[in-house]
Amino acid sequence: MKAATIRDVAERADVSVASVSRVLTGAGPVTETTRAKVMQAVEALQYVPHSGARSLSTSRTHTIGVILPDLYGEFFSELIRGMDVAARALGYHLIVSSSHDDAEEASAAIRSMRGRVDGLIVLSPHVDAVNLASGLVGRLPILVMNGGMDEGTPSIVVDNHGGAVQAVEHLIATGRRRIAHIAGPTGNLEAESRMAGYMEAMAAAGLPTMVIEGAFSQASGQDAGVRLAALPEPPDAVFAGNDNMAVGAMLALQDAGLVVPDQVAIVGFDDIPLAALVRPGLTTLRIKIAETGRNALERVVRLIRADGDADTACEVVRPELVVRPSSTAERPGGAADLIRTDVQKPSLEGEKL
Amino acid sequence: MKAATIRDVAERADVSVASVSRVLTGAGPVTETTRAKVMQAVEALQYVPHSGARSLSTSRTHTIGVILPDLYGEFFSELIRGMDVAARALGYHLIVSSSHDDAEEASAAIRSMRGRVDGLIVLSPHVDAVNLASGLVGRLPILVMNGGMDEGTPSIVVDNHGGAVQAVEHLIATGRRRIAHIAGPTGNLEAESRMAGYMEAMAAAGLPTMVIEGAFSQASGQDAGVRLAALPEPPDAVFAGNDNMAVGAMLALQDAGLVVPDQVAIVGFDDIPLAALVRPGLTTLRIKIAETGRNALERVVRLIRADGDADTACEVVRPELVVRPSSTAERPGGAADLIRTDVQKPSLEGEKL
DNA sequence: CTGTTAGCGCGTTCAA
DNA sequence: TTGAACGCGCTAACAG
Repeated sequence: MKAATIRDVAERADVSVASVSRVLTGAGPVTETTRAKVMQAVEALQYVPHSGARSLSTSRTHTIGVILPDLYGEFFSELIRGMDVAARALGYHLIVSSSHDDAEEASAAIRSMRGRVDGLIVLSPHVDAVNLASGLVGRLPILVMNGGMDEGTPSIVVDNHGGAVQAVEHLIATGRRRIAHIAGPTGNLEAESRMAGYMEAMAAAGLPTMVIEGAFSQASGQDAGVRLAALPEPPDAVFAGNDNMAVGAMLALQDAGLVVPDQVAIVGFDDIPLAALVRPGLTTLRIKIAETGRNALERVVRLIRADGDADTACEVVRPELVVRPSSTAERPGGAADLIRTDVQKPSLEGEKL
Repeated sequence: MKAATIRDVAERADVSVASVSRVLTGAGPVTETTRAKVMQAVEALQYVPHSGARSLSTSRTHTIGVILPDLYGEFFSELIRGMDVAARALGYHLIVSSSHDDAEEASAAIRSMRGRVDGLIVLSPHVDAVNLASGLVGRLPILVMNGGMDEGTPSIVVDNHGGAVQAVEHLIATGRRRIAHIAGPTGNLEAESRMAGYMEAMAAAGLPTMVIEGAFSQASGQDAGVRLAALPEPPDAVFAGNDNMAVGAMLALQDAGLVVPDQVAIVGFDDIPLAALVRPGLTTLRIKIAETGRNALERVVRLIRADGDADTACEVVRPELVVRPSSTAERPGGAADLIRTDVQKPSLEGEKL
C-alpha cells in the first residue's frame, strides 16, 4: 500500500504526468476538462506531491535551516518562535539543529544541510564554523547571528557593548557603586562584548570591577549569586550577561537573605518573558527576541529570492533599557552608604572569582 | 560557481560515480587506491553529498516532523529540546511546524510533510487532523501525543485525570476546602481530562466546585487570578490546568494582596522549569517533559525502523506530585477556619465564572 | 573490485 | 493545449 505518485494519478486520469504537474503547480495552460479529470484522480488516490522529489527537480526545498548552539532557555525558544511564525507566513519550513559543542560538530551540521535547505541562519558562536560553512556549502544563502562582525556576510548583531554600558550607567545613576558582573562563557563573542561594555563603563566612572564567569545558564547564575553573597562585602548591584543568569543570581542572593533591590540591584540582558514574571520584576536590556527571529527569517528568504543581489549588510539591533523593580529602589542610606561604597578596596580591582 | 556533484568528483578522481558513492556511504568493497583518489577529489572540490537527492533514492530522509499547536510557553520548548537531543543522537533531523489553529490547517501541514520526513510526531489537539493524517499520508509512521486515546495508533498520553485527582487530594489533605480550578481551553482533551479529575475528586470529598476557563496561557491564568481574588470569598486554593496558568494566577493573587500559600495555595501541572523559579516555588504534577520528548522521538524512529511491526501501544505517563512552598503551609487558623470553609454556600455549586 | 544503468518522483523543455 | 523525454543528484542492481 505505497503512496500514490504523479504517475498513478496520470494513469487514472488518463492524461500525461505533465498535465498532472501543470494542474497541481498551477503553471501552464490546462483545459478545464483535464483539470477536472486530474483533480478527481487526485481525490480518489488521496495523492500528495512528494516534496522531496519536487525539491530535487526545482532545486528549492522551501526549508530554512537554523543552527543553534543550544536549546536551553527562553531566549532561543522565543527566537525560534519568531522564525516559525515568519516561516509559516512565507510558506517555508524550519529545520533546527542544535547543541553543537565545537566548531567541527557545528560545521558538520551545516554540511548535512546541503540539499535539505534553501538557506541557513547560523547562531553558533563558533566563528570558524561560519567560515567553514560559507566555503563548504556552495553558494547557500547564510545569515549570521553569532555576534561576530563578519564583513561581507549578511548578519544581524546586537549592540552588546552599548547595552552593557546602558546597564551599568543605569545602576550608577541610581546610586550603586559596587557593581559586579556575571559574564557569559569565555569565547562567546556576545558575552565578551557585554563584559567589555561593563568594564569600560565602570572604568569611565572610576569604579572597581568585579567579574564572575558564568555559562549563560540559570544554574551558573545561581552559583555566581551564591559566591557573591558569600563575599565579606557583597556587591550592591549585579549586572548579569543575560536574563537567565540574572534570574539565577537573584534567587541565590534572595535565598542568602539579601533584599532585592534594596540591598542589591539586578540587571539582566535579553528581556526574555521570564524577566517580567520573577519577583521583583527584572530590569533588563530588551531585545525584541521573537521579532528579531522573524526579521532574520524574512531576510534569509529575501536572500534566497534575490539569488545574487549582494545583501552584505550587518544589521544592528540596539537593546532598550527596561527598568523594572529589581533595580528601581534608590540605594538606601544615602550619604553614609555612598561613603562606604566609595571606599574602594584596591584588592577588588579586577577581582576574578 | 555551483556546488560540486558526485559526477564532478567521479570525473576528477577518474573513477565511476558508483565508486564515489561506495566510498562515501561506506557500503561495498573499495580498493585503498580508489578510496584515496576519491577522498582527494572530494577534498579538492569540497564536495558534500546532496541529501535531498540521496533521500529520493534511498527513500529515507532521516528527518522527523513535529506538528505542534503552538510554540508558546516552556512546555513545548522543553519537549522539543528533548526530541532534538534524541534526534541528534540517532542521526535524525527535526522539522517543526506549529501554530495550526484549525484541523484543516493542521492536516495541510501534515500533508506538506510527505517526502520530507520519515515519521511524524503529532501533538495537535485536533483529533480530526490525526485521522486525516493517517489516511492521507500513505504509511507514514505517526506517533500521537494529543491526549486522545486513539486505539490502534501508537501514542503517548499523560494520565491527566489521575494527576488532577492527586492535586486535589493533596490540597484537601493540607486543609483546603474552597478549591477553585482554572481549566484549559474547551475542546482540548488534556484540559478536559484534568478538569474531570478535579470535578470527581471534589465530588468524592463532598466539596463544591468552582471553575474558570482559561487558555493554557500565562495571561489567561492572570485574568483568572484577578477574578478569583475579586470574589467576596476567594478560594483558599487554586488548581490550575497547567503551570503557565498557575504562575499567572499566582502573580495576580499576590498582586491582589493575597499571601501564597497562607491564604491561598496553588498547584499547577507539567512542572516546567519556571515552576521551580517562581516564589514561592510552585507545587505541580511533574511530567518529565524533555524525557517524554526524547522517548517520543526514539519511539518514532523505532517505528520507522521496524517498518511494519505493529507498535500500537498507548504508553501512559503518570505525573508525579512535586510539593513546593506554594502549597505547603497548612491552612492557618485550624478549627475556626475549617468550620468556615465547611459552610458550603450552595450558590457556589458548579459555579462557572 | 569496478563501471554501467536503471530508477527514486517530480518539473520542464520541445515537438506535436 | 498536450505528451514524451530528459534531468535533478544520488543509490543500488547487475555485469564485467
